[in-house]
Amino acid sequence: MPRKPNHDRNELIARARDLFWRQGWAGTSLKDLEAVLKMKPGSFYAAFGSKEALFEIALDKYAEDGAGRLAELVEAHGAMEALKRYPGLAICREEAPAKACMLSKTLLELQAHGHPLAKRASAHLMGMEEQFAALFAQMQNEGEISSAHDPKSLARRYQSDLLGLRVSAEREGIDAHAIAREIAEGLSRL
Amino acid sequence: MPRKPNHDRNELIARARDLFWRQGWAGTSLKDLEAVLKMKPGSFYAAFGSKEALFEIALDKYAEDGAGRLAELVEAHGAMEALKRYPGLAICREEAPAKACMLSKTLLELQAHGHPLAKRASAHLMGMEEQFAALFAQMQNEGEISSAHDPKSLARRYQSDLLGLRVSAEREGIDAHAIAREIAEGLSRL
DNA sequence: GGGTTTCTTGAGCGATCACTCAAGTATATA
DNA sequence: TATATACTTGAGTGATCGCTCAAGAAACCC
Repeated sequence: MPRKPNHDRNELIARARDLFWRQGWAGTSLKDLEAVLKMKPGSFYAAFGSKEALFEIALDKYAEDGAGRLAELVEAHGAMEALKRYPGLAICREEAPAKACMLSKTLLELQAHGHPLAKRASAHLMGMEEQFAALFAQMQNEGEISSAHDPKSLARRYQSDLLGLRVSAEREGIDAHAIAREIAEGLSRL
Repeated sequence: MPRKPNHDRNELIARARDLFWRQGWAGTSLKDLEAVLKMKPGSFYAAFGSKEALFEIALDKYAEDGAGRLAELVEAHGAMEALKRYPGLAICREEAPAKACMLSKTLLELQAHGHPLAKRASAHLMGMEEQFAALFAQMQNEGEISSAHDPKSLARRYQSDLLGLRVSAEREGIDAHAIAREIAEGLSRL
């Protein structure tokens, strides 16, 4: 009986994610979304409920895809090589709408207002960190790196370096790949 | 003949800076500013011209004060000790309205729209980096650290680490001081 | 104290914000 | 083909945005 939607929902979410990633929460108006998604207000609200609901979906997709890319990298090259490559890849993907991390952008923009989306971004950052920690722990178990430091501590520092790198990559006139290389080299000294 | 302003302009700018620093550009409305500055719209626009003009003044003050604090630190403890202490101090000042750097927050929020304030923030970040580079160069000249790396390269990495630290410090449940200590230790290995 | 000048006040401007809903359209089943 | 069921449309909602300006209040000079 029903009529099929004109658009592919996954594709819509990906486009919304890219717009939110680039322009942030307040920097993205419904007009912007309507233009990019080619939807009128009515369809938009029927499909997603609200701007906030769509941002949340987009944020979740961002985190999920990021975790997936790291997992693939580990699958292909092992933990150490994956962690070494990840920083450089994070700032060179050409299809990416921004260099900086969407989670940190969201956190910085919305944290002060106690916005739920900031908490969600924070939770996703913690999830990433746990993924990193698991890899460091695995490398220690296999004797690939020294066990002098707590894996959680290594992950915290790696995450911090990554966030700094991706902010730096957003700046003009900065050779961010040089920083990425240094982060990778730092891993070798563990 | 004239009547004196009711408020101390420097104090007003400091309060505006703190509000913008915490809440960002779009997150701060004129209502917020009016409340914090205790000014009605008319006075506000007579004194500052526009929200954007005041943000620019606030941003400049932020950068100037930051540079001043580093210079004082160098004066008191020398270049190396200053660079070691700076990260920890940047995230523990209790009067500060946020842990993250106002320059990076502004850059991340406004860069995508090509907003002039983003360019200005970017320029200030470059100014800081040059200040760092000068200190690294000085330490090399005095033989305090190896001359294996370009001072500009060291400054770029230090800046990146600092930005990452200050984003991390904004997160909940992260021991940012541990990261600050690691950054300081890293300087010892130069 | 009168006159001048500046600062302060606050109602209100047009524009834009996120969002709603009644009407119209297309696709399915019967 | 007729009907039911989504989906799409877009004008329009109240609220808030940054901002203006005419009028009033306060401080200075003579």
